[in-house]
Amino acid sequence: MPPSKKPEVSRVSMASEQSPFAQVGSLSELPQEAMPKADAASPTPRPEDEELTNLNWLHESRNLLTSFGDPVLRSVSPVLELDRDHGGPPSPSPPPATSDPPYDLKHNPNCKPPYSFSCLIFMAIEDSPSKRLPVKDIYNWILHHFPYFTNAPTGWKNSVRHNLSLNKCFKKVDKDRSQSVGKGSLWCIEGEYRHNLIQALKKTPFHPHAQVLATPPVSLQAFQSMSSPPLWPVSPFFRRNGGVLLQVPQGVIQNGARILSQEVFPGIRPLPIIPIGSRSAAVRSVLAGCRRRSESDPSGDPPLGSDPKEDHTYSTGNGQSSSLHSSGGGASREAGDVPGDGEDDDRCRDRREPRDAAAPTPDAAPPQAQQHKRRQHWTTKAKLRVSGDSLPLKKRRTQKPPESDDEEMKEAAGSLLHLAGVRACLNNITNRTAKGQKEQKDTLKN
DNA sequence: AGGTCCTTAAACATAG
DNA sequence: ACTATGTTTAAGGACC
Repeated sequence: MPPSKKPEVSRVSMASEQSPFAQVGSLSELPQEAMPKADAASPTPRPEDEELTNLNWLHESRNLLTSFGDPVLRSVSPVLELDRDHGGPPSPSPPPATSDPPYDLKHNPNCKPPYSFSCLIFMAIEDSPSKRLPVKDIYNWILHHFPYFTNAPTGWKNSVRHNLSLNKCFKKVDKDRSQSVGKGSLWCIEGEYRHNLIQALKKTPFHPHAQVLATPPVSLQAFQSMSSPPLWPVSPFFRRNGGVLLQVPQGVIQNGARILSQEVFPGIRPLPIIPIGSRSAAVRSVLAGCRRRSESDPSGDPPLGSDPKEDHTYSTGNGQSSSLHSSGGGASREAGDVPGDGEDDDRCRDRREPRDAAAPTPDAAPPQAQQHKRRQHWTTKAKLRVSGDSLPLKKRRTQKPPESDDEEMKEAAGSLLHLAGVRACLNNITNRTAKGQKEQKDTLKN
């Protein structure tokens, strides 16, 4: 494809001067161990690992959401559709964007968010009760929580879409028929990569709760006493579903919804606690089931990350980590983690190509002239992919069989995983507390 | 210096 | 026809 002519001027120093996201909170900073590989090649995570993961996630989600629940933020949020619908506070037009740091969400809500788009999208999706959002609602969430974007050039929406499309962490799920009003699909977090996103958030230097993250509360009480994150009852999707995911076995998801709305967040009723081991087993079982299904069921999404080498994200590794990553010899890095780079392409293929198009013909792609090594690589791979299919991309996508209950179940499993994590964490906290009390008693006795 | 990550812009296709 | 959504390519800056 001929390079699109672009006004050189429009791009000059763009990233450095306009981008609110320049390399802050980069997913590339993710430690290698933070990359879960839910494939056959990696051993089943030990309960302790899971525990740690869950703990992190719990704090993380809570903290990150908490940071956006700031009333100051709310009060300056633009008047959104959601607010209008629900009598949300009418908002004054936000002050003009100020030049950045110190990053202070609380006192300068209009400052540039230090989060990457990946993180923003992640937070938006995670903040929704059903853990999936249409693009429009992602926009809304971002606008709602980061007034900066109300005055930002509209390009950010493009970036959001670009991220959704390109980033492995995000998965498109078709709306079921009852919900298929309006365009587009719902976007959710690819379970395997949620961890990465959490880590990325954690790495954000300006994270308002960095201290909290550094010193997580040691007790359930302390944990629960933390300030309250915003729920998002105004989400149209949430409203549609009455706050509960529909189309899935009621007990499972309704319990899940209960956990989300009452357990992680304030005023939450505790759930029955189950041993971590059994939970892990259950989670693994669910995971395995999903994986099995997605591998064996040709109507389902192609398996994601079934090959460790393909199990990469838009942003799961920087130079260092990628070298750690490369266990498979010299070629491993060449399938880099950059957007559009080889592995990302693999991921694109994973996500977008139907199984019948899974055999792109390498020869079909003529080698590109070497301008940029990386771009050349990417372009070549992209051509491989495209050439392997006879259908236009969109057609290939839409040729997918209609979303089945299987897909719903997969999603439910994803929610379950998340919730299981929450539960395990609480379980752990409670156990620790109980254990500590018992030990204290014993000590006193002696 | 080169590689990588991320953002931004733009072109294009498709769906509603 | 128009707009929103989704995909892809390209380029530049920051960072390591």
